[in-house]
Amino acid sequence: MKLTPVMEKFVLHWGEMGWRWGINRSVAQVHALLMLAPKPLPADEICESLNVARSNVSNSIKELQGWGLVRVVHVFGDRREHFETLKDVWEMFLIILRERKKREIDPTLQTLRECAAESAKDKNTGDHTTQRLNELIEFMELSSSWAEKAHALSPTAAKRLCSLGDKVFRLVG
Amino acid sequence: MKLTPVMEKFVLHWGEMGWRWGINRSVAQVHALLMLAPKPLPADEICESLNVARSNVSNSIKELQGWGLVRVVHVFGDRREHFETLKDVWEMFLIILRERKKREIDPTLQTLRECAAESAKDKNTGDHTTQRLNELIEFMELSSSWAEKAHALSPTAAKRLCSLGDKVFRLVG
DNA sequence: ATACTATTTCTGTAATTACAGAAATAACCA
DNA sequence: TGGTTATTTCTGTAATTACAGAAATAGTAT
Repeated sequence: MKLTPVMEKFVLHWGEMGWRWGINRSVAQVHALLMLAPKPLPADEICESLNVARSNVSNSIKELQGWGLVRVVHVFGDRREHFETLKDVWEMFLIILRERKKREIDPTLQTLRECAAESAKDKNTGDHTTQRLNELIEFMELSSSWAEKAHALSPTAAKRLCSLGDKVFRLVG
Repeated sequence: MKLTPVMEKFVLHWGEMGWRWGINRSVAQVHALLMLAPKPLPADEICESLNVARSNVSNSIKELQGWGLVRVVHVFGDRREHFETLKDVWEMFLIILRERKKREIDPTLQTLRECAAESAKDKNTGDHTTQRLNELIEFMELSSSWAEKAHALSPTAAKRLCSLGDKVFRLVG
């Protein structure tokens, strides 16, 4: 499938943005392509569209599956696997939120707790350091609990909550 | 300054985490060190603590200043510049939020709008694609408006809002 | 089974990024 | 002014990452 200029533009931009958030460029590009595609695509069409090697697509897809963002679809009369991404942007957002919590926030919280515990004992580590670690723990715990609550929402509820912006901020403003 | 094992552990972990979010490892490590340090540090002490080259520290500091996370402090009887990071975790969080919005969300929104406009005209680009772009725009616009509102909060208000988790989620749950 | 196609894994290379050390510049002092 | 120290910028190299193509594996059909 030859990409239209619009699709190409989007794919490039999405690749760049993913990149800035620590996602491999090709991975993000494959994701972008699947978002725009009207139907599931087989790997070789992805290669062709993005001008990358077959192996690259294979690995990118695997990575996206690891995130839970892409799944396999089978098409009648075609032995090849076809791939699609989730249709709902909000659902994707919640999935990414959960994954990043699991991969980054949770381990950080654990490390911080270990550090704070050791730090409190260790005479060589100053009070200031211990205090700082505790502040970070408090922050991370709150983030974590938000992420958990958010993840319990349905995609539509998440959307509704975000649309309620003003009301939410009036709670403290 | 020789780091204690606890500090070392934290610095390494923070470097790793920053890395996963698209921040250079050294940059994140310098930031970590400054968070733990009880007082502003001159560049050469940072070199020594982290075992990196002077030039590396110089560039990392510049990067952190670009984010608005580090500032210069002058110390009596010392010609060298000393560096400190913000003390308030919440304030740092809000700053990072604002910066990432400016650097990533805003440009993405602009590109998406351009794509959607061209896509709507272009006969070669399918309706599905246009629709998908519009969904993304809607999502990004809501994210953007949340980020703006959040940024208008004081650090303490932000903290309060996060602590209010249950109340917030009850709005839709 | 064997031929054929799809898919993954492996391997080497290209490209990028990170970073140390050198050189250059700037700031300060006497 | 010249000497001294702090800081930045430049340059080459080391390390990492990205990725194409080859080889290997798995799956399907006849």
